[in-house]
Amino acid sequence: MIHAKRQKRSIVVDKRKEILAAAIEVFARKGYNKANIVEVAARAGVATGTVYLYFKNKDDLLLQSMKTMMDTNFEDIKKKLIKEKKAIDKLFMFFYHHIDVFTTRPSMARFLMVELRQSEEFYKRYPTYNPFHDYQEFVEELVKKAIKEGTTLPYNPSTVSYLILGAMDSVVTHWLIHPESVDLIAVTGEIRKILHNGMKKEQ
Amino acid sequence: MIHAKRQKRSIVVDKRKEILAAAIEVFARKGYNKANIVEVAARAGVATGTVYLYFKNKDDLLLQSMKTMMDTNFEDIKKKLIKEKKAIDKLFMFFYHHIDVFTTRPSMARFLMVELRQSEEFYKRYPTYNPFHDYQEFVEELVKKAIKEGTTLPYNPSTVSYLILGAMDSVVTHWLIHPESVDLIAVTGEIRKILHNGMKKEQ
Amino acid sequence: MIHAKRQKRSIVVDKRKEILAAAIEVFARKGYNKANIVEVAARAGVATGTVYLYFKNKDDLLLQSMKTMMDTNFEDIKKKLIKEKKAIDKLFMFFYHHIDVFTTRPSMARFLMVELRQSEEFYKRYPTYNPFHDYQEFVEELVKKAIKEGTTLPYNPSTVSYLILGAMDSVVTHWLIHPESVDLIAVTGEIRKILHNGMKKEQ
Amino acid sequence: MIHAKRQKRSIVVDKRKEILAAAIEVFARKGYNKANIVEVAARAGVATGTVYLYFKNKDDLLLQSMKTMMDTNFEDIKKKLIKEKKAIDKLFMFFYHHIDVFTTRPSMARFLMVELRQSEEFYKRYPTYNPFHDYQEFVEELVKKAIKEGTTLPYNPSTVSYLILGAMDSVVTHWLIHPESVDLIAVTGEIRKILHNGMKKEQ
DNA sequence: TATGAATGAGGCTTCATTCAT
DNA sequence: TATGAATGAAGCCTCATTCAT
Repeated sequence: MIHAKRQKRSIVVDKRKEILAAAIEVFARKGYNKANIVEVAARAGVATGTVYLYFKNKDDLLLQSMKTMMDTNFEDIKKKLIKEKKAIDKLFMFFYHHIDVFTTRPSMARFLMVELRQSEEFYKRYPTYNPFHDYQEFVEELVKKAIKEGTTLPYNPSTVSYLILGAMDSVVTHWLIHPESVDLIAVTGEIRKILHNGMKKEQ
Repeated sequence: MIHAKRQKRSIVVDKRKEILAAAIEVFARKGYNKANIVEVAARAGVATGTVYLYFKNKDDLLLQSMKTMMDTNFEDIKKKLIKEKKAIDKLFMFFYHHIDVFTTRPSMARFLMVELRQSEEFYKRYPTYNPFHDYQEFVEELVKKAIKEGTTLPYNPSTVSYLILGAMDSVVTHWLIHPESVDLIAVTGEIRKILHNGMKKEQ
Repeated sequence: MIHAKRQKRSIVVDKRKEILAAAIEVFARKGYNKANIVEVAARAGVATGTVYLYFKNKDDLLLQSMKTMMDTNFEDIKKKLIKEKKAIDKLFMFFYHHIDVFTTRPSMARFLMVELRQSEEFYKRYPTYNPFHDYQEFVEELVKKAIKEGTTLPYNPSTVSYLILGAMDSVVTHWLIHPESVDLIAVTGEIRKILHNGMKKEQ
Repeated sequence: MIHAKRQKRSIVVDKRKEILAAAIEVFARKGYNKANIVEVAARAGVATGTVYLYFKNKDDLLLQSMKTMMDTNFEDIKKKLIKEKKAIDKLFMFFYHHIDVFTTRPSMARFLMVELRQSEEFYKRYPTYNPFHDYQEFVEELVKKAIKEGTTLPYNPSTVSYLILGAMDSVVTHWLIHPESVDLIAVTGEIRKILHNGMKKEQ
């Protein structure tokens, strides 16, 4: 009996995760509107109705999928930055790893690039949650530190974050559309150089 | 006969334009998927079926909306650049005017920022038309010229265009979500400075 | 002026006929429901609205198309029977020519075979007009004569007409579906033989 | 579990059958093109969408309706022929029972007579399924046997089948349009006599 | 918790018909 | 008579969501 209970709980936990994983997969492949719950459920190996036991509705499922993806990616990337000591290096490695992570999982990247834009209504409905906010904030903090550390000119951190996030975005977007025409290594290297040149404080 | 034709055509153009304007408005507000033809028609002051006299289907309406907007904006912006002589100045004024044009027409901006992302399927369906392509090419040409003119380091023009277009995109996107938190003048000025510093060739 | 008037009248006459001809063509190719007035008008070289000057509505156009086709075919066939003297010969030549006429114009044949069946509602709406009625009556008359002439056993003329019209129908229908598998000459010859054997009065 | 499954399946079968019955009814009354799914669903006592759980689309519904009817009728008729021993008797009883079955269920008959004609497109779309094919083949087999048994002259079996199927068709069609003017018993009797005379081998 | 059949609103599109010119 | 742009009703189908089991 005890064993059964344990199993049950673990199954329950799994189910939510499996639905989420399936949703990410399906949303990424088909986009929000063409994705349909029946397929998500099938891919998760549960009944249609079960999805509604764990998620309020399709919007909720989308929201949580996005959050999960963003959080996972963000954590992945942040882990890789631990060994960097100077803020300026963290900043550029963040740039590099972000592009790496997104281009490694193109369908997920596409989903995030596309659907997050569209979610103005999500911003309205869930004003507290902006999945880009963490990114924005993280970059701004790094910029502030880099300024403090004296490696960077005292530009407005927000501004710099727009520039960096925009560049990341732009590179990934173009790569998604024309993967063959974008040499990721070269491009990231050069962008890094330009930004570095533009921001560095002569010491 | 000629007169009749002219009249007819001008009427046609008007209705087509009205539908297009309505479509832009509705698409921008609701997004492509949640926008519906009935509403577009109503807003244009025509019957549902009339839309299909001027546009093949919903996709075509979206495509033509995008094209119209992009072309109009692009022409507007290019006109303003004529007086600039040096490529590097054209480049930064392009940046400036783009942001100006887009933030002056927010609903249109939102539409373009959001829907164009989503249109990977359009790229596939209409591979000959990429509304960003003109932008991309224009910026690359300016970079090439700037390098030739000796004002800019010989970075890869594509790379630089990613950086610049990404920055433009990012600024507009953030402004759309939180207009109050983005000081457009300051931000564009600073970005310009960073990019300029990063790219300039010491002379 | 006189000349102009003449021209005009002749044009008018032509227009009705041209619309009818176009309708027959389009109905035959697409069937009643998938045929559309715009295409009929285009093919007739007139404006959409003009169709409604000559025909009350789509149903009317269909009805008149059918009537025209049936009448034309019927007259064609009857002309070819003039030289036959004995009723029994007329009967079998009618059979032969009918199949010949219909298989010579397959799309028209298909239209008549298919749409006439469907037109129960036409029978209701225009109870006086049954395009098959003339056929039926003609065959019955021939049977009566053949009986009188002593070449045929005194079967009920209606019955014989069912048999003959049914055979014609069946052969044409099968030929329409699988033209390659039906040897028209052989089939008509044999059917004629069977019917002849079955009906003939030993003399 | 087994019980549940059974129950479920039996419910499913019922609903499918109800929809099928409703479809036959509506198709027969209005014809394929003017029939609409909403009405079929209403008559079956289910929601519109439910139809699409059991049938892929309107075409599929039509196809399956036809197949069901043809198969049911065909089996019914064949059962009644078991007691006949000679092929020639089976042949004429087939004729008799066919007309009996069809005139007993007029709306179904009308549906089959009318819609099957129209289904050239179905033959193209579903080339493997020709609901008339079984009929045709069955009659041809009987003719072959009758020839072997020495009761019938060696006519081409296909030809004879055209004749017999055509006669059946013709009688039913006329009866559908003018039931009062067709004395089924007399007509079938006479047709049988003519065909018998025409085909019989003097022994 | 879990199921999945059933629901029915809503979307895109077509086209017979009208009417102002 | 002739035009053809405009109309808008109506049809097929999808799918998020519910609910009886």
